[in-house]
Amino acid sequence: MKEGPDIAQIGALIGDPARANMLAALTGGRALTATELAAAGGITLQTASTHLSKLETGGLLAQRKQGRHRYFTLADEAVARLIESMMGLAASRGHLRHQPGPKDPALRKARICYDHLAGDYGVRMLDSLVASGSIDAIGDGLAVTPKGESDLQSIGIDVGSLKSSRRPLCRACLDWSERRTHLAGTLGKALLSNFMEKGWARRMPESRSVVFSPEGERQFLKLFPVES
Amino acid sequence: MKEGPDIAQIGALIGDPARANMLAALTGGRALTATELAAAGGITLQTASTHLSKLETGGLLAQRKQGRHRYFTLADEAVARLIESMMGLAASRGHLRHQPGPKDPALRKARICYDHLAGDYGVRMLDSLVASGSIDAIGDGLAVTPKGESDLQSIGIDVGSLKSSRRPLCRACLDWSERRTHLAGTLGKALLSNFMEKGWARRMPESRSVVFSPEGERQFLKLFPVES
DNA sequence: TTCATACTTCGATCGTAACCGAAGCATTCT
DNA sequence: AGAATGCTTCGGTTACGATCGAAGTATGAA
Repeated sequence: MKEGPDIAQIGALIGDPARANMLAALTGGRALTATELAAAGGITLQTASTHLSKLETGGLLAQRKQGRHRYFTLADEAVARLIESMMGLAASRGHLRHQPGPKDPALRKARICYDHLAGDYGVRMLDSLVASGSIDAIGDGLAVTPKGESDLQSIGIDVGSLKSSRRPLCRACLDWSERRTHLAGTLGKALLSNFMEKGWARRMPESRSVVFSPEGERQFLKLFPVES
Repeated sequence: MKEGPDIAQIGALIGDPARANMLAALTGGRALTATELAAAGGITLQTASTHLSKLETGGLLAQRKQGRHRYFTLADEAVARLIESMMGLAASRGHLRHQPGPKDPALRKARICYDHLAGDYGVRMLDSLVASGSIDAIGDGLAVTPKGESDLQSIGIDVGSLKSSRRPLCRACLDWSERRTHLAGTLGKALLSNFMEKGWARRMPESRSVVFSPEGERQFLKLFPVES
């Protein structure tokens, strides 16, 4: 009767509110310490410790000891994608953790999703890359064109070197606020890093949101125009 | 602090073993009654009833009353995809419900995934369609080529009429037993229906497995060859 | 060495939810 | 009408796990 993999274990791990909040915090892509995660989950350090060890033995988290700190991250991109897709489903079923507050708009505009740009700006960027012929899209599949390769080179991204990674170059990631896809994978990561190196954008501490400088925003919008 | 959709609710719904088993059973695509689902979950009818109402108010299930029966299905394809992707993650982390038993081989060979063919045969079919140039694949994105459209027409599938559906024509679905993708979407559904109409294959009752007749198997393997 | 910080383990409490027996509706069959 | 089937609701039990205080370990700083 019982056959196949055990969904319930993973579901139960994500099903606890404290753990879910910790996982959501880690979707920000940054490695966080047990103490920070305890705060994110709204629980004491002891409780967080037991939760974290459960998540780790369950294969959802990876940890890295550094001095007397212990840094946790999501185990890999597959976990991040699962979390984001659950967020998408939850949003579409109206399961919200709280009513849209004042901090929400910034988050909807631009935020980190694991290691790449999400939100309105993330979706806009992918749309623009596809419209300009830099990326080929078939459904949810994405691939860089020769034109895209040279365009990206000119803004300081070497696509060739990114290809050597075992992780896929392009990946479509569903955006829960926009309900459309944005660009993930090593290219998505490289683009965001590029913006931050140029000083166009920076991360807000303690949050997933990404803010653009006035000049950075101007450049970004010029680089990724949308017809309409 | 708390922002975005509530993953924990969905996680908790899937996190109970009885509910997880019922959801996995519904991944078979067939509408099942409360009594059947109780058996699938290994619980009594009363308990199943409360579980089912929770799943329904949580937006994971849809129900349809018919006479004195109440038929349940997964709410939509998004839920089915979530379940399958959790199975993939669970399998990759080694969370198995039981050791591979004697009934497993048939299931690994060919089974139903929501409404299309999965397992070894499902993966083989997509590989072959891509190799023959009937389907273009970029990463996880799939699209039918003009050649594919005429090839499919010749075996009795009208791609044009399938396109009118709101649901995507082609969709890559991760296969948890093969760890590769197979073909979902309306085309995946149409192909499986086609095989069953021709008498090549039929579903086993009370199971997700699909068995081919000797003749059907011969035809299938001839239609979808693999180079090796 | 001593103190402080970061985290884990132990032990006990407490709440929730899964569970089933029994009774209650609703629908269909005879 | 009465009987049977399919499912839901109620009530009470039980068990599991989330929680935190307190004590224990490890790393680094003074």
